[in-house]
Amino acid sequence: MTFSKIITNWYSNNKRNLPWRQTTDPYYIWLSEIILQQTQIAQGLPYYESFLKEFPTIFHLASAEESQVLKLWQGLGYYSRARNLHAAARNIANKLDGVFPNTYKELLKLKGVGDYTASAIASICFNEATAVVDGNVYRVLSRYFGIDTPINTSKGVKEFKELAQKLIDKKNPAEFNQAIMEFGAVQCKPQNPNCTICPFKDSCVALQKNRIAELPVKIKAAKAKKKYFNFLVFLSNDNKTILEKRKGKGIWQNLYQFPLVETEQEMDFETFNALIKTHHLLKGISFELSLYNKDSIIHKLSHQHLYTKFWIVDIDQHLVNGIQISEVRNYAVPILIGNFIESFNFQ
DNA sequence: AAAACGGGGGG
DNA sequence: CCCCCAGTTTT
Repeated sequence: MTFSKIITNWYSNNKRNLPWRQTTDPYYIWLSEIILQQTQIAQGLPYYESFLKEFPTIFHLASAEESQVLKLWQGLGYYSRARNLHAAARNIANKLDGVFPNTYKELLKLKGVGDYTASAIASICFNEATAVVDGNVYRVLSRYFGIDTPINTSKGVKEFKELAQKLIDKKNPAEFNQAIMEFGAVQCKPQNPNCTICPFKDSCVALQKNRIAELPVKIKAAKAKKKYFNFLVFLSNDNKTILEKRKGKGIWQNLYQFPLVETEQEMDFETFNALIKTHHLLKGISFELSLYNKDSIIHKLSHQHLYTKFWIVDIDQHLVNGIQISEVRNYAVPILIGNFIESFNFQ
């Protein structure tokens, strides 16, 4: 039996029943693929449901405000996915007459759609034989063929794409692509794959050579940098606080946060109390400072660790540009801020 | 080619 | 404190 035949057989007997497997409508498939990038199914599933409930068609999504899309995305991370999703929906609805692109080449032009997602949609929705290479596929192929090339190098990307393209069932690319990814997720898992019941146990190179745990090979990422974030949680005597929209290029673009003071090291009370006397929001204003969390909250992102303190700033006057405390939960915020809002007892 | 971009899980 | 997971865009 061919590789393709074995893996599609396995798939027909072992596939999980997931909502996006009931359809080939490109809107649903696209939405599921964007949500599931860098995201486990258990985490993405509720977001998929709530997006479809709020935006049953691409036109609903296109006519929404970006702020609403970001609010629904809150907690999923990699927020550029949400901004690109929204922009692509507007592009399709307004520039492409609402017709979803139906080839790999055209799909690639959509914001937020790269090689993997274009291949997935083209194969699943339009039967185009373009092989997907996601993390599961890297793992399955590197083990089965015993390939050492690091997967996070341009050489590795090219090599695995060509191999997958050679293996794909041209007659049924949708089944093959979903089968190899599901096989990687369920059977050929990163840790402790159950090789004793694997349909490839007699032909898998990594298993024969006892190299399952070594493959796939990845170049180690650089260590995360430490940053020190101090958020100013204003509380005014008219029950207002301040949320600011993040601009610019960095993390959490277009999400909201309490006014941020980034420092070179962790702040103690006396130092920080003196420091913010000159803050532009506090100049000439009398305030009473208190520290909400004595120990920094360490929020870990891929490339930085955020050592975070929330400072309560009580002011005995009105806050002209503030928002009502009761409105705080309506804004899209990073989960770091969201967790604070949930735990802090706003009066 | 390398860095940036979230957040969740486990040891 | 450490580790793992892993698509797309930007630099």
